[in-house]
Amino acid sequence: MTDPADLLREHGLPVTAQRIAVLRAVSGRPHGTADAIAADVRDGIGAISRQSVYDSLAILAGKGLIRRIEPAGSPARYEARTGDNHHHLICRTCGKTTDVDCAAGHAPCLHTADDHGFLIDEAEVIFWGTCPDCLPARGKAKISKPLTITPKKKT
Amino acid sequence: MTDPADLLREHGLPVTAQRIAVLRAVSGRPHGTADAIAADVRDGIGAISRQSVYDSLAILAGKGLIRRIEPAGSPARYEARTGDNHHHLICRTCGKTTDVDCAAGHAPCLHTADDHGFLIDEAEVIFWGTCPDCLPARGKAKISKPLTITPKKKT
DNA sequence: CCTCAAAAATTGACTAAGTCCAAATCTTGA
DNA sequence: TCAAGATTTGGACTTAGTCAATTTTTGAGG
Repeated sequence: MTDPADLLREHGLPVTAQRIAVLRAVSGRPHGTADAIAADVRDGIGAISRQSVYDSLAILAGKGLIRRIEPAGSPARYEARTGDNHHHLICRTCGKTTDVDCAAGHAPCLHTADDHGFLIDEAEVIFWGTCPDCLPARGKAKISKPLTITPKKKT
Repeated sequence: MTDPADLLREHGLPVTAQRIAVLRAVSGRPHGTADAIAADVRDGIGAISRQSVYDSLAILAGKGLIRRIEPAGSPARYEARTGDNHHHLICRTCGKTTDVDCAAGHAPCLHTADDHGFLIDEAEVIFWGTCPDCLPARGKAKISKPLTITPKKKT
């Protein structure tokens, strides 16, 4: 495993305690929100400003070291798994987010029948559904696509 | 084309001027934001409260008459084209949103290699890229995935 | 046509998530 | 060690949306 500090240097970024801690936090908590990551960083290095968390996340995302996803009804989430074009499976009820490889194992949706002249650089796929834990609670009720996700625990 | 009032009645919803106007606005402005839709409705019937716009949109979306999408870096958008599982192509630079049918013409991504026990009800696909209008401006610059979309015109 | 309960619309305060800006501080390379 | 430039901080501000109380409208029954 690459040392976070080296990783930063390799990408031409000044090494700061905040960035290292943010990078570690994102790796250790896949799909964490900025808030959750800030909390983890504070556990690690004592303190960090909210703005630095946002700045670090934005810079790391810009360099491709982390990926940012913004599922509907949820604040932005970050993950360290990048470059493999994996997709996500999200529970409408509890918000649980799981990584999935796409059917063919290599992004099958990267081209469309008609690209309308766009230069496409990414296909983002989110599978919405109900996770095993929430299925019993849901019962036979018709799926109604709630607009807001209210996670039952902060995780 | 079905009359909006009948459409509401068919779904057991009381018919109000606000709802009819919202339904019309969404049909007439695909991918509009709540704000844009509110503005269109005001053009049509004079006035509507912000809350009513949100309420109407939520109820119509709940009944499946319209679809809500929330692309990263943008407020929620609404469209009247539903039930055909089409996807979206969005310009990272100007935010232009275009409908696309998926490659096979019928949702090809509805199943994954591993559903992790989830009951999946929707596959949401967004193709990110640069639209023809924005390609020249972008030049040969490396694609850097800007985090925020700043539309050049309010459309 | 009238009445009434239930549903919908309005108003205004409030919240969450994130951005902007100027000043202070820290990193890096010489 | 030191200066230049990048980073971090703190605090105000913005956007998008939600909540709750009150008033108005709708649609069914008489």
